[in-house]
Amino acid sequence: MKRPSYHHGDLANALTAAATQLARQGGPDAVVLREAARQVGVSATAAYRHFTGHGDLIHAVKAHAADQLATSMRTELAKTPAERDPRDEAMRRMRALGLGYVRFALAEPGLFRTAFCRPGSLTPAGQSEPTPDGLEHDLALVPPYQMLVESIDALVTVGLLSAERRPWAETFAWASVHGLSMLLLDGPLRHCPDAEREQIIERVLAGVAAGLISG
Amino acid sequence: MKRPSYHHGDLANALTAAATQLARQGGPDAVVLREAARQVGVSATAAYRHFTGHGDLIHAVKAHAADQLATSMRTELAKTPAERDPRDEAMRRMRALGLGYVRFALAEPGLFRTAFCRPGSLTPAGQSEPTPDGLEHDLALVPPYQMLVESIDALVTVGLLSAERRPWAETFAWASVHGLSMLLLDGPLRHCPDAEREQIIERVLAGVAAGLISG
DNA sequence: TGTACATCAGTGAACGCGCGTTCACTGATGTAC
DNA sequence: TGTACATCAGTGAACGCGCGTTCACTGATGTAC
Repeated sequence: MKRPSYHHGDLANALTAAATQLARQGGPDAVVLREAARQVGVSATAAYRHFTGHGDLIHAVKAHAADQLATSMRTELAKTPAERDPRDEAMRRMRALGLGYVRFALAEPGLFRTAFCRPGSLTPAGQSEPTPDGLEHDLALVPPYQMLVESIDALVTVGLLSAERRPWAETFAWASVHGLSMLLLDGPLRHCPDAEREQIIERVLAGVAAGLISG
Repeated sequence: MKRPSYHHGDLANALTAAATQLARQGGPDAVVLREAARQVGVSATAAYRHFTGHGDLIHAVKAHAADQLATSMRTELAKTPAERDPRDEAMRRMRALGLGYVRFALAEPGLFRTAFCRPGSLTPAGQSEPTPDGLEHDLALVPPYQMLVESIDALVTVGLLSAERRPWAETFAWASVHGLSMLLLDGPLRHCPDAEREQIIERVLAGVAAGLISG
């Protein structure tokens, strides 16, 4: 349990890892700076050498969580073989991304909730976020989003989605799959039997697909 | 500021109203038993004559919030005249319900977040919920849900939705609109300009409609 | 190769905060006779 | 119409909790000469 040296060597990463583990087990509220330091075996104050404060730490966790979400989406993509027909392939990709998203939410609810927890809702004072420019630096969510955008672009390329209906199509897809995840995790569907849950996921993914390519 | 009598007369309702106001302004985390009592002008202990504890109070607030959500949906429904054609009318209703849902989320973010906050995530110990039977008593959400179900039934009646595609159609619609609300409120779309936001809402509602009736 | 010194990365005690809840209590109300 | 008494609906002090953050500090590291 004793560190070899007075200096840790990689404290920033160690704290982020510990905080991520806390988020995994207990969601955003469980990301507690003091506890992360405790688990790493370091005084709470030491964290302030590497993070400006609690908000900074949780931001690192969010980035980690978003990364893992993207990984889950890529994994689902790799689970099924590419289709011959470009249209089938484009649909297969859409479906896989959505499935990877929901699967991640179900497999890692704590991380999922943390990735999407309201910025500033956890600040100690409970006051408004002191974000300097008011801009979102949840840009960690860019990788998953980028995958979705490319996937929708492909729908246009293969002729399944008209240019006219292209605008905000990603947002529609994202909203549906995100909402599904929330309802399954914290909403009225949270104690749904597994079999029903699978049916629901199928139905929503089918609805998104139909909503995208029809009109 | 002084009560006319030692007894309050309607403390339960007064506390619920104060707590709801707290939720309106600050979301679920702002629902603080002591603060509600303070605002009513009563000791914190008095609340325990009418609620078993903090969880009970927040449950009352959730019920209130769900009621107002249903009201918002009904209001939107009443905003446009009924259509002659039964199919148009069924679609009009679907759209109005979705719009009422999103509008409520945007107009009352604190109440909306409270209505859907995870049960047990606010318990003092931060531990698992001691819900006796494990069942959801968020059945307060039944009114909005019931309206949606009837609206989808109408789609079947007028022949816009096949019986085959009927199962879980409500869930698809709900998930999409709920996810949209979350993304607009706390997600990456939260600082979206008004004009874009309106376009997004239109696009999602159109996507849901298309996803429901096509296939 | 040795040494003075700046800098870096930790420590530990302390502060203030406000919460939910419990306790023993007391003032007000209503009811039986 | 009065009165004894049970019950109800409040009070106020206290407890324990654990957090984020600050402070003055000290041990370790590395660099210039």
